[in-house]
Amino acid sequence: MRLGRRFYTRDSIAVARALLGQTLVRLVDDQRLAGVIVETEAYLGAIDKAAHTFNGRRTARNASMWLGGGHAYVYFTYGMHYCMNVVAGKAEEPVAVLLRAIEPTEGLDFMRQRRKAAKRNADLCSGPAKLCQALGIDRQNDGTDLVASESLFIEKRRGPAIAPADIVASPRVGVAYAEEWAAKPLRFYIANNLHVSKH
DNA sequence: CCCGTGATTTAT
DNA sequence: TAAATCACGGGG
Repeated sequence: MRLGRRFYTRDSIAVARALLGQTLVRLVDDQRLAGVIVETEAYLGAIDKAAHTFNGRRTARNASMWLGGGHAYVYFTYGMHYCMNVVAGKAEEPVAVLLRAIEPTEGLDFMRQRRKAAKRNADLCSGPAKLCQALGIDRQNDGTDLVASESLFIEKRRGPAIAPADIVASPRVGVAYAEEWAAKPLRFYIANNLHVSKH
């Protein structure tokens, strides 16, 4: 059962927390690759100095941030890496959640082929660019509607939600430039999970 | 610790 | 047009 539009059309902190425990699914090259989302970061839009849309900045790169909840925002950085965000909120409200890590559950052999540097299972998807490499996510997936796509979507967790007591909040990674926004606890991860980045 | 790598953004 | 930046990852 896939997550519907209503799941995504909330503020990015609520979506970032609720995404923990859900399953990211990618169909590529006739393979089904999947993993449980274990680490996210919320980006709060025009007010957030760490966000690509700070001050309402709207460019060709970040255009999909305005498509509304449930779309993908995939960007290229450092000359070699892709990162995937899940857009939250309503259309014309540029807020999103960065997917920082998943615990791989399906298609590990195929992920390993794409992730040549990974030695252990915990190295496969334990970072925002690692999970994109493992799942074959790139700029072609930018703007994808996760509610409708056949090749990239998120399935609802079966069983109980992650308990609030098992969700750790900490400062976001790699945003030291963002002044007072750098220290805000907008990174969320599942406590004691081995597939979280920098554990 | 340092470096690759190049699109994107920002300043001139 | 040019320069600086970068929501990262891998290797020492």
